[in-house]
Amino acid sequence: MILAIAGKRLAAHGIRGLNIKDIAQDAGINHGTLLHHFGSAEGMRTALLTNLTEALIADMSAILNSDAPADTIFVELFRLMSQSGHNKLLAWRALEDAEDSPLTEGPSEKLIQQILDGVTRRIQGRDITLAQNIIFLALSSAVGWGICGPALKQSLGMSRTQQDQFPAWVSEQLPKLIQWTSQTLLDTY
Amino acid sequence: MILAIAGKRLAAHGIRGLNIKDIAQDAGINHGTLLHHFGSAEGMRTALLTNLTEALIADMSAILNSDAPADTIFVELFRLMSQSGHNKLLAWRALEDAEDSPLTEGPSEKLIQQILDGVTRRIQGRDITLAQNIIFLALSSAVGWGICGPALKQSLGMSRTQQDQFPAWVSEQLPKLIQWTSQTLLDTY
DNA sequence: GTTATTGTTCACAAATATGTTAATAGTGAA
DNA sequence: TTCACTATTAACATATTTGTGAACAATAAC
Repeated sequence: MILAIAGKRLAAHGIRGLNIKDIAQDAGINHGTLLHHFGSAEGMRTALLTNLTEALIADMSAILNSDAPADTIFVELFRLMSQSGHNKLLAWRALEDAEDSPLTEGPSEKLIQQILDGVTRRIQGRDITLAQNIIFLALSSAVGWGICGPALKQSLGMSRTQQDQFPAWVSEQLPKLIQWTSQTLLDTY
Repeated sequence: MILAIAGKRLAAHGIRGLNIKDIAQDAGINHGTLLHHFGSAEGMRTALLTNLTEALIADMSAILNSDAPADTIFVELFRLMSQSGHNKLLAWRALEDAEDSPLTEGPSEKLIQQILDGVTRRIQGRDITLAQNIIFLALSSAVGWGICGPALKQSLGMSRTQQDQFPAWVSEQLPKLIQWTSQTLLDTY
């Protein structure tokens, strides 16, 4: 409950919104209570960080485990990353985390492996490296889209609707990319 | 000089590193001097924001105006975005800026238009929308790569060298994408 | 009902960040 | 030189954030 409010404050006011006084006020409780729960202001922030990260992983899981057609999955991923909660989380992690730590250890690893297998199976020759590159392209693009998509749209002079259609365009192109490359792979061998 | 030190503090310690006391200490001056120059702590931060943004635009201009072969340009863009100063800036902007403002008004607009023209010319049918999508894909991916590339690499189980080669792979694929799509466009019309 | 545990508030304290002022030193122009 | 202006410092003042401890209430276990 408190973390949900903190998350909204992060999305609305950035890191400066993450002080215990304001969060407690939004939650209608005394800031001492908040300290009692999380030990310290910093403890509250790390709790929020893991909480938001788990939420992101959960949302990604829901998309990837759904039985939606493959080409809508990319669209969903882009939509997911453009949600204020998630892209602010990624920006926050990028700013604060000095280390190159993976999002989480544990359940998400299995999830990623699962996607990797799925994509690899679709590639002639089952080129894992190619699959990794494709996924990397999709995810990094989705992240970049979420973080500075609107600004880029402005700079490129793209209309609102064109920006909205970009995810769909990407999800059309990526499978073609796989096929295209796999054909050249067949030529090579 | 002061802003350069502030920029290093942003890259090293995140937003919490951007307080006038620590910055002044790093610069070897009194924090009153810093206030005298920038008017306020907030004034210093906005000065840093525009300064870093201009640096980013300048670096992009240098790459795009160089006479390097077209396929190395994407690689350079990715390398640029992975530099600590630039990706932290983008994360900062994403966190603090509520508005969907373009990076800058002014010189960069002409720059982007220039790229757009260049790419459009290479497309059969001169499909501007397609060019915009391609550029959007390249830039958003570069941004995402800069912001959480290492974390994604970990999660995908990619080797260090494979991650390093990803930009080169992208710059191979994107032109193919143009050609591929332009052929279907010819079929359509 | 008593007890222990937990959650909560309040008043205050400590720490940190920001801003102010007066004094001083340099710098260039008249 | 003298004057005006700018840069700089140090000490102080204010504001904001975080943390502490005692007191009190609620709750569940015994």
